[in-house]
Amino acid sequence: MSNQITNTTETGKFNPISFEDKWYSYWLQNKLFHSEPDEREPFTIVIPPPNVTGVLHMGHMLNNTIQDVLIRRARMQGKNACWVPGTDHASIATEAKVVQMLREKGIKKSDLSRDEFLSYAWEWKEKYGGIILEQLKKLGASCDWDRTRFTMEESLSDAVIDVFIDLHKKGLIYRELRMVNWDPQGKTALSDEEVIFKEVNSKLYYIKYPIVNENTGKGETSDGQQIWSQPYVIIATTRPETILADTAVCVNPLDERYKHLIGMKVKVPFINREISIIADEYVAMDFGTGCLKVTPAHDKNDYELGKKYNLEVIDTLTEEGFLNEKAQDERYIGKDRFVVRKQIAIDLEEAGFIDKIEEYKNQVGTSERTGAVIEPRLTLQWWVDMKKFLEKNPQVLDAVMSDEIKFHPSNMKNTYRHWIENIKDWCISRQLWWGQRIPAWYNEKGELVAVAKTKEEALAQIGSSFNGDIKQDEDVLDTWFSSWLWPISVFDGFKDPNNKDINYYFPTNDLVTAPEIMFFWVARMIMSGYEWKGNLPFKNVYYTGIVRDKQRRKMSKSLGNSPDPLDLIAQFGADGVRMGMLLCSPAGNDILFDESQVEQGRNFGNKLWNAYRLVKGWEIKPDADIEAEIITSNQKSGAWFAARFDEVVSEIDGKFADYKLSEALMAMYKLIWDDFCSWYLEMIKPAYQQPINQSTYDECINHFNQLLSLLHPFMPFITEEIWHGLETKKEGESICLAPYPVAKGLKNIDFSKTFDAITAIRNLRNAKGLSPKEAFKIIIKANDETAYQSNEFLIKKLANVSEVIFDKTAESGQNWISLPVSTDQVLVYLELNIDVDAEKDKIQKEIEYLQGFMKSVDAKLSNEKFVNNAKPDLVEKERQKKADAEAKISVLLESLNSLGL
RNA sequence: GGAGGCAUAGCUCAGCUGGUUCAGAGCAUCUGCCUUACAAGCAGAGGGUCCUUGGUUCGAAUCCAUGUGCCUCCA
Repeated sequence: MSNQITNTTETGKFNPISFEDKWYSYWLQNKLFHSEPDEREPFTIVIPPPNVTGVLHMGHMLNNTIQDVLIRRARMQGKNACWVPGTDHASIATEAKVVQMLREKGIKKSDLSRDEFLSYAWEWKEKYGGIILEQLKKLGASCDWDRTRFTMEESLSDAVIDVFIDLHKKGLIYRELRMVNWDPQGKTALSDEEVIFKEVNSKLYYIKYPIVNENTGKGETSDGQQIWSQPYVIIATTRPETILADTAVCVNPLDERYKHLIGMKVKVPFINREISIIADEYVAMDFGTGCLKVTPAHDKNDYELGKKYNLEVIDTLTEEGFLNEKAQDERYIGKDRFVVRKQIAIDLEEAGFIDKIEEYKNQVGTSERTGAVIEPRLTLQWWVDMKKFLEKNPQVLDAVMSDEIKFHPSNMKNTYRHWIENIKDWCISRQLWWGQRIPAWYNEKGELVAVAKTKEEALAQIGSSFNGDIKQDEDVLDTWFSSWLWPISVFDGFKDPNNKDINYYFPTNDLVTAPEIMFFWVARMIMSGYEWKGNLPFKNVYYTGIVRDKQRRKMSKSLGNSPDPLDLIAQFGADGVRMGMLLCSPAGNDILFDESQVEQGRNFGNKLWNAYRLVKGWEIKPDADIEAEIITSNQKSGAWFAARFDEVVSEIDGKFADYKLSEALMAMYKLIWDDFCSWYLEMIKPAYQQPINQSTYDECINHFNQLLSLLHPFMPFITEEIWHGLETKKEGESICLAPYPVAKGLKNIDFSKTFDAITAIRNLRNAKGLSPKEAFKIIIKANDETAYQSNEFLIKKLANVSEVIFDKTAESGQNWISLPVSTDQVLVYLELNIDVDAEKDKIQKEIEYLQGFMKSVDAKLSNEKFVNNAKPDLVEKERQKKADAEAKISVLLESLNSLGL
């Protein structure tokens, strides 16, 4: 690779776009991300498979950046890192898209056979599937692409079917007629987790139901108060179209207002069906009128009531959400439920059945995928018996609670436990075609006769005495029923349970995912891990936040507030985008995305780039040609940076151990920007047009390389580019495999006094508006001069000082201005008249502050209870504080004196 | 309605088991600087009643309680 700096514009700005694609191809060519089992320790991550037809959004960017950081770091640490990519067939979402595409072509799904439809779907998948994976490459994701899997490919589908059969055998799966969440647009059942509740403004209609026997329309309470005089009861509902399916009215048995009506009948408006008034404690007396209409076919709770009281179930809706003939009223049959809702309200009003209409806010369930309003519907579905499943696998909860599987942040454990402890059975059948078809077989009467992979196996199972025909279940399985097997199935752990891969890579290490799919996916993977591998599927779960815009709105297509990640990458470079996302994303916290963060990321790249330009621009001479004083100083500086670097490495290790990636990155940011660029490079930088000595240069390159290695997981592209630029590398070498820095436990080298003195002088220059070119003469007045003496050269260089005098007895005079540096003084000679009063003022203020501080410390120390109760070393520290403050005050007083007080 | 969480600088957050990490970081703002790697930069500065009110304690941003506001999940 070239050793030339080729990507710099005339102004010194770098252009990340120019090398990112180059390096990604290089990595692929050299198979750096490919993993095969070997003797090394494995480090495995399976990607949360994105929808096969999806496109990259900001959430993916965040999620995959984090995974890439973890996997790249592990790879550099010498582990056998394996990041398995893939996509999810996403039955509802994909089927909806294919149906839409066909509709645009003028083809109706209902006109196609199952096979015809599926061939269209596969065609669509081949064409658009995997776009998202290509996009991940732009981000720098170091997935092992040779291992790319798809949840509907043959081997994974087989696993799904086998698992279904296995669970059925174990008695953990059953088929039952139950109330489910029905998506009238997707025409399928949904699990509870796929229903999203949204608050909507709706209306509460108060409808009069005439009482059949009018004589009893009057009522009295036990103390003779008249409370009811109308010949009807009033019932409040938000869904007036469902009255056509009412089969009872229910009141609370304790409700004085209605006690006398229990057992009587009312008529449903328009259709005049006579229904009974029953009593059950379930009814809330304070909601609406306290009188509930019971519609067992269209409400979960009503269904339960219906079962309890043996009520008729009248389903008035078609699978598309239209009213059917059971609604009885010709005006409404064949119309959409929302159309009917409006119309029936008008009709009821005209007919005098409406008492009043109120504005009302309520929660309406909608389909996560199609957005359609969910209708509770009674259908035959397949279920996983979760209670039984968990009784069999108690580790599912225990492993998380005991941190065997660690959640980051840990407070997600509570949510997890709550869900597990209140778990409901999982509805796994979907009335769709795109997905794994349920391996259940029915005879001509529609009775379940076998659960088997193929028709032959099914027939064999039934036995030779059977001579009729059997048909396979029309439904497919919930997509999550394949996703929950993902960490096992990507390694063919079902097909071949003892293969090399599954034995090596499973259990995986980290899972990075969004908190909203904890139930859909994370919990269920834990279940499948214990059920089929008898082990946890991963050791750490990192929950990312939700990416929101600056106004805290969730980023979404419909709001149009989400930037296109690829545009961002094109504008700022992948490294900048990665850094921008990570800087503000502590685990579990939502990210308020703002383009300025990405800009900051890019600026950081620019900083690093310019450090590189600086170093590469130096002329190198042998040590013998350079003044010894410079070399000595450079050696000290190098040792200082080495120690500082070591300190940050161990700090970063700690942050990674806690999965605090944004803090690790911030530590790195400061190390590079402040310690390396602002201090170290300035310390060793030769004077204008002067050469640098060889040993210093070599050491600097070494430090630079170490920094690049440390940074590489976060910013893979620029680090690779510079790494190759610093020294010529062999073809095929890459920073991806460079050893990750390890903390050596070096002793900290304290330059703080030197730095403070330099900063104080720079400060003075700034305050007085003096040019940095003007060199000063200074006197250092310190009890312990060694800290300054050993760095005299540096002080001169970095603060532009012409002469340093060490004098313990010096006094500031007319032209000598005193700067306090910790407990010492730096006197700077200025060729200008000092505003003595202003200086005195400044010093006076400082003294006052310190005296106040002393007072508070004294108060503590003179408090017997403090001295007796506090830890001894703490008391000692307070004494030290006092001593320091005293010393500082005396220094300041001296300064005051010498100013002529 | 149930469960959990959060409230610290203009913004985003850190602050573990109370006391030198105790009022911090980054960004933003302001003031100087085109200083020979970098204006995508350099050198500085300002900025907070640690949400309210009580309590525990020698000592509270930190622990407890109350109120308020916000968020998430579940029904």
